[in-house]
Amino acid sequence: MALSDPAERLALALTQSGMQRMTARVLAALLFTDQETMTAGELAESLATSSGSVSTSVKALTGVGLIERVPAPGSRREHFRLRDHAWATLMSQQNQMIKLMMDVAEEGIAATGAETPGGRRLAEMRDFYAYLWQRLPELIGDWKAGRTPH
Amino acid sequence: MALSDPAERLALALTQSGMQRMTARVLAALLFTDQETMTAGELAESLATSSGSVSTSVKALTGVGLIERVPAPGSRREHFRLRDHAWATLMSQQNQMIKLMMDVAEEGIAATGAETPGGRRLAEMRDFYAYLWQRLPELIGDWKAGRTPH
DNA sequence: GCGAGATTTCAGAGATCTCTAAAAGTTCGA
DNA sequence: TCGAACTTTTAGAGATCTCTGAAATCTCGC
Repeated sequence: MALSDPAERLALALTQSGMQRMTARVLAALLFTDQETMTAGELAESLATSSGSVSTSVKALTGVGLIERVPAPGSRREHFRLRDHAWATLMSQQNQMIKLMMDVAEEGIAATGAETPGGRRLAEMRDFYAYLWQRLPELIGDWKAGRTPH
Repeated sequence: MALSDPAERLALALTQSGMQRMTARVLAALLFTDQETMTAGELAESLATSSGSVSTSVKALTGVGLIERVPAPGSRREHFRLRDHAWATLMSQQNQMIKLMMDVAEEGIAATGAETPGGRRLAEMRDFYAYLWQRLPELIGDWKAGRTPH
């Protein structure tokens, strides 16, 4: 089965924002498939890639909580599927960047002093990311709450 | 002058989320410098790189609105500085990704049908990103409003 | 209009990253 | 405990990306 075009476009976008190419393709395959779960073998076949690449990719995706292994009674093979809230998880991951921006700005101010051109630029940066760092978790929390009430 | 450590860490983080390495270093240099502006020559020297790399990088950064050329009376050289709201601009840029995620999900639903496992996963994805797509501009707008009232 | 200084372009060297293939390891039924 | 099926690991080939250096182009004072 050829991978649908939207899936490859998604994989490309994820790649461009830092995810490894094959990891992005595996994630896209698990999103777009019409099955509930896919085995490592099915992923390798549908992506026309080696089992080694699939293994590395599912390890990475499992590690960051985007997919999960599903126990498959009566089968020796590993089954995988997207986890609930995978997109919120991905977003939270990307938001670690925001924390880092905040911290880096703070360090910069400590190093250069607040009363310099550099210090003022860094303070504006820190304030912006501190603002986001405060507001984004609320935003994602609201969405999760709306999805799975009580 | 050796670049301060926080600057290189910032550049590294930006690189990992998709920005070209040298472009990220130039941006970091313009953020951390204690001068109001820097010339292309100063950037090349402080980053220990070629003028060609600097030229390519400032072109990219100018193109996406993160830095600007500053008219410098009495000098033949180009001066550059971070633009106001550079961080909000960067965030908006990254949010184009959210729009793309939304669109890709919608296309996927159209291709696979809503009443399939794939369709349901895609619908959840689309809803999540549609929610962010609606809320994030408000968030950034609020911050800009708070910074430059009226 | 000319020339010095500055910037831009771009081909190719070099560095980096990714994927494959094969070997090693693991798991489970018999 | 053995063997078959499946998965993981990893070295190195191959592809990709980035940077440099040098030539071309541009700009501005004179």
